[in-house]
Amino acid sequence: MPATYDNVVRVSGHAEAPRLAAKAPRIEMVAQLAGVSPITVSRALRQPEKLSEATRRKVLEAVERSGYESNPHARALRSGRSTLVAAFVSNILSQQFGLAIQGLAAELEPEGYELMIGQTSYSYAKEVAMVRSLRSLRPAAVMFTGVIELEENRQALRELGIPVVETWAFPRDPIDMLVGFSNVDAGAMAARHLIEKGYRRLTFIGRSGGRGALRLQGFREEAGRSGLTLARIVTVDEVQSIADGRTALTTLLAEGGPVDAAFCANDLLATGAVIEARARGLAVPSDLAILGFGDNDAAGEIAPGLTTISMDAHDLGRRAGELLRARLAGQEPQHAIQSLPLHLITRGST
Amino acid sequence: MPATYDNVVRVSGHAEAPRLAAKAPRIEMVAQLAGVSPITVSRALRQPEKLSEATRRKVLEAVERSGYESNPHARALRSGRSTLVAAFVSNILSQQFGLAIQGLAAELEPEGYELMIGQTSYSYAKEVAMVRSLRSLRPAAVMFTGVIELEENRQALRELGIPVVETWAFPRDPIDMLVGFSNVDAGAMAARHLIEKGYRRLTFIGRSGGRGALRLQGFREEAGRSGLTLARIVTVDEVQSIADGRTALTTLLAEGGPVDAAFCANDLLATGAVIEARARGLAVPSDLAILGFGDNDAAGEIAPGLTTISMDAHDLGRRAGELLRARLAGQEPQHAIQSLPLHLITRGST
DNA sequence: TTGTACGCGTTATCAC
DNA sequence: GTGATAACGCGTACAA
Repeated sequence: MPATYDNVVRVSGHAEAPRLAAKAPRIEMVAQLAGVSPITVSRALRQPEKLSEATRRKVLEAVERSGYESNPHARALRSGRSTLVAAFVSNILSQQFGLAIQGLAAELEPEGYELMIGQTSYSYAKEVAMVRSLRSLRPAAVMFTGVIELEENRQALRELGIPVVETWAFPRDPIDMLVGFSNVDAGAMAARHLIEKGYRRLTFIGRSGGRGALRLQGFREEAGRSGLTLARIVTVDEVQSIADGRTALTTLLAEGGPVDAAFCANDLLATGAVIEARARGLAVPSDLAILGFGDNDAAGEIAPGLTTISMDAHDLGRRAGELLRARLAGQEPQHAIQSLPLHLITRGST
Repeated sequence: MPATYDNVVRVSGHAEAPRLAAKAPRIEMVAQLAGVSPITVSRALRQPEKLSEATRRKVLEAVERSGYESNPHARALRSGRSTLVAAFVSNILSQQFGLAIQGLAAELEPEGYELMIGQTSYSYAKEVAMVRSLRSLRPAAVMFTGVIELEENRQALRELGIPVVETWAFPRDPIDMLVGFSNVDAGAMAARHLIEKGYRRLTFIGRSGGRGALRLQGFREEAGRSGLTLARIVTVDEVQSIADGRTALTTLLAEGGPVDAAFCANDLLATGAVIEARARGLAVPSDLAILGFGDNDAAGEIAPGLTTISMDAHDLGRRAGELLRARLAGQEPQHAIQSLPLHLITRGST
C-alpha cells in the first residue's frame, strides 16, 4: 500500500523569519549601509568596546537590517580561531551524555559557537581518527564526555593549543580542564550503601575497562574495608539497551552460587537487571537488591524504583561550557578542575 | 569530603596513533617536497583523474610523508564547499533521533564528512536561527529529523543550493530529498488495531502540532470510518521523559468519562501512561489499552509490554546518508523520495 | 576612535 | 597535464 501523504502545515510570516538574500551579505555591504569601513563593522561585532557609542549603534543597526552574519570560514582562516566546538561522546544514545551535551550547548550556542558532535563508540581507533581530524578542523575548543586514555591522543590534543575539557572521571593529570567526578568514590558509595543495608554477598555488573573498572575498584576496595570479598563479577561489552541488563543478570544467575546484591555500573544495566529478576520470580530487593548508576529517566519509574547514584549530567555539561567560554574569552577560569558531587537516590530496589 | 582520584589507565603505542607535527603542514610545503606546484597537490587530492599517474603518486606520497591535511576553512572559503554536514534534531535526547543520527554518521563519516548537530527544541525561533547560520557556514549538506514548516526557511534552504534531506513525515512537497513515513498512516494503523481489538472509546495523547497533529488526523479519520468519534484528546507540550506520560494519563483520567484505549503519539508518553495506569490500579489492557509509537528501548521491557508502531530509525538515517552521499558525489539518486514501512508490534498493552 | 594595507591557505580561472 | 595568478571574506598590524 502506498504511503498516504502528510499534509504538513506550512507556516509563513514568522516574526523572526529571515528575509535572506540569495547570497549572504558581506561585511563590505554592511559597511556601506552604515557609512563606515569594513573593519569598523568587524570591530562592532568582535570588540564593541573599541568603538564610540554612536558608531557602534549605527553599525549594529545596519547589521540587523541586512541580516548579516560573518562568514565563519573567513573568520577562522584569518584569525586562526573557529567558532566550532567539538564534543565527543562515547555513545550518542546515552541519556546522560545527551543531557551533558544539552548543558554544553546551552552555554555555548548563545555565544555564537557551533557544536560538532562525534561518537567514539568506546573505540580507540575512532578516537584516534577524530583527534586527527581535529588538527585540520581547528575547532575553538574540545569537550569529551570521558577522559582520553591514549597517550598519543593526549599529546596531540595538548599540541592543538586549544581549550580541552575532559569529564566523567577524576584523573590526577587531565589534559587541560576537567569537570568530573570520582568513579572510585561512586563504587565505594555503592558498596557502603549495600553493606549498611545488610547485604553481604555483593556482585558487580559492568564494562571491564574505563570507568567500569574504576567503579569496580572503588566497590571492591570499600567491600574489602568491611572484610568482604566480591561474590562475583560480570563483565559486559558495549551497553546499548535495557536488554543488555537482562542478559547480564541471566549470566550472573547462571553462574550459580548465592548472591544478595548487584551493583550495576549504569542504569541501563540496572533497569534490565530489575526487570529480568522480577521476570524470573525473584523479589527485588529481598531476593536480590539492585543498585544502579546515573539516574536515568526510567530508573524512577520501574517497580520497584531503582536505587541509584546520580550525578547532574546537565550541570556537568553546563560547567564544561562555562570553562570553555571563559578560556575562549581570554580569561583563566578560577576552577579549571572541578569534581561534581554524587548523590545516592534511595528507592525500592535496595 | 574531597573526591578520590581515579587512576585512569594510560595507554600508549596504539597502532593507528597519529604522529602529528606541532604545526599542520601547508600545501606549499607538500608541493616543495614533491617538486610540484601547490595547485598540483590540490588536484592530487580533489581531482586525481586530472593528473598523470606518476605525478599523482609522487604527490600523494609527499602528502603521506608530511601528514598533510588541507585546511577546511581555507577550502570552504575558496570553493564555497565544506565537509561539514549539518544535522538538526528536535531533541537530542530522543532515542529515535539518536538512532537516525547514528545511521547518518555511519554513511557519511567514512567519506570524510564531519557531522554538526543542532537541536531545534521544536522551536521556530531556533529553526530560523539555525537556517540563517547555515548560509554562511556553507555545509556540504543538511539533514533534518523532521520537515521544515516555515515557508521562509524552506525558501532559504532551497537557495543554499546544497542537498537537503527531510525525514520523519511524508509531505507532498519536500524541499529536496525525503526519507519519511506517513504519520497519517501511523495514526490510521493505530485506530484500526484498537478497533479490531474491540475498543470503542478511543483517546489520543500527543503534541498538538507537527507530527502529533498528523498522527491524530489519521487516528481520527480511521475511527470515523468505523463510525467512531474520539472520546477525548489530551495535548501535551514538549515531551522529555516518561514522567510526561504519567502526567498526561493523570490528565486524561481526571477529565472523567469512560475510556477504553489510548493512542500515545510516542513511546515515552505511552510508557509513562502504562506505568501510571498500573500505579492507579488499572489493569492494562483490560481497563485501559495503551498503544505507542516509536518502539523505544524500554517499550518491550515494561509489564505489560507496550504495543507500538515501529519504524527503523537507524535505517532512516542510513538512507538519508546514502542520498546525501550520492548527491555530493555528483550523482542523482534514483529514489530521492522514499517512504519507510511502519510495523505494528503487538505486545501486551492492547 | 577610525581607516589602510595586507595576508590567512586554498582553489577557480585561465594560460601554456 | 601542469602552472601562474588572483580571489574567497575576514581580521591583524599598523598608521592616522
